[in-house]
Amino acid sequence: MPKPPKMADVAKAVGVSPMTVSRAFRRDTSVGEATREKILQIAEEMGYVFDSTASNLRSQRTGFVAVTIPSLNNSNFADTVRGLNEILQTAGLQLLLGYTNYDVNEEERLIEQLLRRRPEAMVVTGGCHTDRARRLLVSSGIPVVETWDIPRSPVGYTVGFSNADAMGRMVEHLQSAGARHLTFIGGDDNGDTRGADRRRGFVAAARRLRLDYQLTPLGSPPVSMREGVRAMAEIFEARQPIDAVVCVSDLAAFGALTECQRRGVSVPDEVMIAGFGAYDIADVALPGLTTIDAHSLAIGNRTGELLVALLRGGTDVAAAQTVLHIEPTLRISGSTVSR
Amino acid sequence: MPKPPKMADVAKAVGVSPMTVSRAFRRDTSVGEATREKILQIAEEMGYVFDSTASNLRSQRTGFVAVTIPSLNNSNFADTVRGLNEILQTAGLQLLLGYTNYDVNEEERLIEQLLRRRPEAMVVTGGCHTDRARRLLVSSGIPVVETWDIPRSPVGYTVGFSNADAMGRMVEHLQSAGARHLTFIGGDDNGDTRGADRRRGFVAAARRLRLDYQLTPLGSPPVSMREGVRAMAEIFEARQPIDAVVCVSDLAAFGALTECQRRGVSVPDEVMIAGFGAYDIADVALPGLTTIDAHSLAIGNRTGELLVALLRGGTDVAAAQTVLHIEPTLRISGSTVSR
DNA sequence: GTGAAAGCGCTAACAA
DNA sequence: TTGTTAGCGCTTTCAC
Repeated sequence: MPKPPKMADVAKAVGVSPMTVSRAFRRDTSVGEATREKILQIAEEMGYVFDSTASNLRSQRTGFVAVTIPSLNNSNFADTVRGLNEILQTAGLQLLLGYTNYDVNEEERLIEQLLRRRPEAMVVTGGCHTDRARRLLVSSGIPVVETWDIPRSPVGYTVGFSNADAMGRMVEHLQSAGARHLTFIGGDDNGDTRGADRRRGFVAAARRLRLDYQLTPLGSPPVSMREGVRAMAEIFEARQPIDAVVCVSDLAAFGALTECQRRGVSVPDEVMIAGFGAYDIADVALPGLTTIDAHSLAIGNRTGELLVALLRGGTDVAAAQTVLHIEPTLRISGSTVSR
Repeated sequence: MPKPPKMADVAKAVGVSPMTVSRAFRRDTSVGEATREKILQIAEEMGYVFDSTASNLRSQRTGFVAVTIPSLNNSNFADTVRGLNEILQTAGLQLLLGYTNYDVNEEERLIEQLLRRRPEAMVVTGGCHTDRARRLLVSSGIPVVETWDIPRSPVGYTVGFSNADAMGRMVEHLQSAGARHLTFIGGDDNGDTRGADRRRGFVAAARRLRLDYQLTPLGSPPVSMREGVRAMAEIFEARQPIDAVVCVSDLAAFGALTECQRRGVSVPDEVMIAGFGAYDIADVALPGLTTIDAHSLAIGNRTGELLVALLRGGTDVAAAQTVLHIEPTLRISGSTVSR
């Protein structure tokens, strides 16, 4: 295998300086149109592939945007990543993805690893990080966006919503639909701060509205359909009076729904079921699941637009909003209201 | 904002040469234990962050593994990516992800972009690429793995299975369960070659077994739950004799199932429903969906192990199998067999 | 519109 | 175990 050609080889073959080849490979710079075409054509014939690693070092710009998310096997975050990538790809930016697996220590490790790659911006999920992770983010000097949360003390920019408030609105809906004895199905405290926030919001609202409530903890996140089945089964075994279950996600809610159907318990007449996330299943299940649409895709889109403005836009960077609130939408369906 | 420290700054502060600092930041090389600790500690205090971009250029190793997948909003590919990342992360390799959106031209564009980043290996989904994409892959000189398929003329390594054969086995099962009039629900030809392969397998098996069959095309992939609903509704409107529907994925199958339930059609007694992919929903739905488990996670794991062996393992690289067949498993459940 | 010189921050290769 | 020298392949900067 012969060594792959470099820019200098192309330059020699065309009969120009390497600098002209370099310019030809970028849209904006000034090269004669005929020269550019000739260069690109000969480069293609030679099998030349532009080397970003050298470009990155010299120009001190990598075109990377690093993102840490808990997991991709949860379509909510996957939607956000998709929405983010839609915008970034157009701007020629490349995602650098890391999975924290709902663990802040893993997140810290990942943030350090990712910063070594010299991303031009960093997007993290949630507003809860280790002290060292915060320090790394702040001293990196690049724009940082926290998503899916409204942290009390943000590191940089924020694109998200209050998980607690959203769940509060769900509890209000259930009360007005007639529920008096509620239970919350969600993962344990460890790791999933979004889930914990939703539980806090549930508890706060239940207290405020003087509703009877309890909590049905599951294992570690991500909470799956099967765990919704298991939790609902436990609830039935406990034989407490229950007329509404609030689930940390639509997946658990669907599991709970099928367990009700398996036992011949009518939803919503005997038990109401509420989810979170506006997954496809919420629409397609029978009955449909009442849920909260957090606008996952829009969170990604807005984050992407913010970053492109920050990185590529020159002037009014300071004018960018620091906190971008994406208001979730309550979507009422057959799992809480008879049709 | 002062300029961030570089390796030379750390070296000066510690009183050693930059080379020693460089060595201290890698596990394998020889540095005095005391020296290493002192270097790492002072580096941390100074807020030094290792610069991979420089390292990559000089060492000609990036630690990147590039991956192109059609979409992440399909848990099958997401599982494969997760399985791949599990292995790569352990080996210190970083995923570089690109979304083709089921479009070979987009794939070509993406492959070119990704190769510029000088990945050490490339993983692509499927065995169908543009000529130029193939050329780029071959002449890149790095290991290439095609997954989720068994291409007739592979570019490099293969980790996958025959989508057509798997669907054939499903049709055999339906026949033995008593089905005589089958229809296939799947996306159109464009883009999703896995889906097209499954349809081919369906048609071939139906012919071989002399079953009556038809095709119910949907729009572009990815095929969602809602499209399964729509397709099933169309099938009922057409009033053809049908006793089994075979869906390109479990998501469409679940949509079809709910449409049957909406119309009071008994599954499996009046209509059998089969899916593909062993999504969570196949287990949790009522009745459970008969499906094919393609072992998405294992495809990712095996691919990761192959690459780690190829990249980090020194000796018996040539000994690696070129084609790794991951045999799919037929999982029979209540949607095709009465309980 | 094009070219020459210098150097981005690390590490390969060799020496001690 | 540690240090020295040179250079990875581009692009910045300045000159014309």
